[in-house]
Amino acid sequence: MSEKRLNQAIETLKESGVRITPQRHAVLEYLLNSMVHPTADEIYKALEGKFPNMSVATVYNNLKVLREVGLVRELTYGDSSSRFDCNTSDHYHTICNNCGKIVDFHYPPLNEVEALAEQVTGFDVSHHRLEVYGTCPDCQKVGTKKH
Amino acid sequence: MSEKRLNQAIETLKESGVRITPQRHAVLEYLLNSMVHPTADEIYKALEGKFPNMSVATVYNNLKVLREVGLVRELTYGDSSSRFDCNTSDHYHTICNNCGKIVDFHYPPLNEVEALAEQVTGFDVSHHRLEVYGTCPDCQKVGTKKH
DNA sequence: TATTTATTTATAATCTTTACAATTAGTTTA
DNA sequence: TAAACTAATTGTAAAGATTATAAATAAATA
Repeated sequence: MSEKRLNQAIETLKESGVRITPQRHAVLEYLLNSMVHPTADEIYKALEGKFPNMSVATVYNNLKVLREVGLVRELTYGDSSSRFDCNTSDHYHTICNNCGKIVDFHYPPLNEVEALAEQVTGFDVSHHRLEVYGTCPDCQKVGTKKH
Repeated sequence: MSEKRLNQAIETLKESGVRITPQRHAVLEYLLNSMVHPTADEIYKALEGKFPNMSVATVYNNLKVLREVGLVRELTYGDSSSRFDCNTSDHYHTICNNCGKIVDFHYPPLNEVEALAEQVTGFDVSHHRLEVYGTCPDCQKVGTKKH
């Protein structure tokens, strides 16, 4: 039941003067319901059935718009393509070294780190990001290496 | 005087059975003396004068080898290309939203975060990474936007 | 020195993302 | 509602980073 979040997000878009097209709505909805931080291509493939004529460019365009409005964050990890995250609440990510799976976990925001960085470097700090890497339970069981 | 670190690194390579070619030596040396976490292309351009016939592929090959041996870390940020870091001591990065500059800063390792992530997610945690984003002093002064 | 193996080089190929121009669709105004 | 305006979509090309491949070269070993 993420109906409420979807409606809130649409409200945000309207307030920003952004049109709600079917494709845009679909990308937003998919991201809100997705727990796995999909790549642009994954979103494209997922919506292909519903929008057979949709271009990959549309997915990128919409992700850019959603990012600019603040509804979506772009995450870059070691792998080749960016991942997109709709969950704007404070959380960090755990990433599997083996299969690339991403799992959220909550932890009090590291404000002291930001404060110290600001002091030491003279930066005007806006935000930070933290990722914990390791082997996920599934890959621990199987014990297989990726390549 | 990072002579010592260079020699240690070369020792590590020898122990791993990796040949020390002039190009490889140069890439390693450049990374050790660089404070700015260069991209592969920056390394390539920097060594062009010394090795006019060197291929970009060689830079990538060597970075891969150095990474596999544990001498180099690959860092992926929002911008398009990876950056490479030879400093294996514990430190975090501050990154300028505007110009992309990277500045190191030291902070006690966040072991508690790793421990909690391990508990909550069941991952077998290997390491973590943290970056603080903001506007660097130079860009604060100038007040110019990148695009 | 001859042989084996790793590395380099040059180039092509791949993959992700952006740019662009034409078309289409949504919104506003008359 | 129709006309006019603007934003978004589409299809395709282009850019940029990285990897793959095969031939040539250099290093190590016997």
